[in-house]
Amino acid sequence: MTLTSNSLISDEAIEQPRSALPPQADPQHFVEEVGLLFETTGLPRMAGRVFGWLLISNPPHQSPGELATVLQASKGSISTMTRLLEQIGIIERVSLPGQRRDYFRIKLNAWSELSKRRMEQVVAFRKVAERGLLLLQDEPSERLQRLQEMRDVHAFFESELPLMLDRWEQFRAQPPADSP
Amino acid sequence: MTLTSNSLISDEAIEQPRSALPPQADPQHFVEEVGLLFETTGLPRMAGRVFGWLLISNPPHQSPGELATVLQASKGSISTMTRLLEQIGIIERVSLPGQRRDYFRIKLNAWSELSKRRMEQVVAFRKVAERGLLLLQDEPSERLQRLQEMRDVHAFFESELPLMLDRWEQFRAQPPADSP
DNA sequence: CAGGAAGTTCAGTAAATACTGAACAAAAAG
DNA sequence: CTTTTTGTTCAGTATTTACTGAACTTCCTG
Repeated sequence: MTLTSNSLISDEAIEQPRSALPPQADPQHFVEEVGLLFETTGLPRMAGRVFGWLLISNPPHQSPGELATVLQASKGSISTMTRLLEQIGIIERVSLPGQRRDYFRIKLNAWSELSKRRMEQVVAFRKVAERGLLLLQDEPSERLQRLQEMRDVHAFFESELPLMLDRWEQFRAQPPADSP
Repeated sequence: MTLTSNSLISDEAIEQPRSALPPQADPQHFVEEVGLLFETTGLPRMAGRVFGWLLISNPPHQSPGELATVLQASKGSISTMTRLLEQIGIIERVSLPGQRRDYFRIKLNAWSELSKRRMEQVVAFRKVAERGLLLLQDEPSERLQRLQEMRDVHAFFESELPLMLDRWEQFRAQPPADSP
């Protein structure tokens, strides 16, 4: 099972009795790890598997069919998950010239897109806090403390996170000294 | 149904045919909103309801029994959810002197606790990226780009987030000028 | 110490959600 | 134009997960 050429697809490696490789050298294991990781963020495990495979696949673009084969999932599932990941903005569809159909690959700015998603959650928290304050507008201020804190924290994050992303972009552009 | 005294509990407001108040003036509606909000973060809706009620309840501490009544949930569910929220670190148990049992209320530093949780996720992402790099350690560097980016982004966040939290603590301590 | 109120545990159920597989659609090859 | 390959849609199923309710435990009160 040579990893470099993703021979998983051509030879019947997928029928192997569950790889005897140590976990840290097993691509399937890595894919499952990403699946679990995605689950902790509320996304379906299969979406994580797709993303996980695209992180290590060779070439970096893979067709739906290839994904279905490698991940041993139904075509339907792959279709749904790629649509989801595309909508979230962390993978994209590429149609190579001459090649028959389209492929998926991880977007260059996948991580800033994911951060935007997290940002939306922060905004949602602030807004709910504000609705709560509206609800208690005639109450004594001590009763409002909990909601005010909730609003202020999230408003603060809301202003800071974009700055942090900017800093990251800068950092990436010219890695200062001993960056890997 | 007077909100100030939480008369929801004493009179049978809970049996009302679904409040005729406009949504922004309806505590039940607020509680449901927080429930949905929590669901987007992967936590059970009922946990969000409990937290939502504790955000607006008077007094700020509520007994399991009260929670069960107001939220129209089983005692078992309340027990599970308060345990979860306590474990996460965003509510705490308080035993008032003389009073018969214990109550729950939102912790003062609930939001920094929640941030810690998010932080843990960032760490998990970095670690998975590193395991991926280990897997591809003998591959040409161009193949590693996706995983390197994933690791670097999260390592960056990992270093920045604590600083941001520090800044928030400072900001809260002495709100500069026209803070609410 | 008995009786009762309040809370927790846990087995079972209801509801939500991920996933499959078959039918359909679109496109390329023969 | 037919056949084959590839992808999508969608109805149905399986699995997971939240939630309930009954039994048990703990702790007050008389």
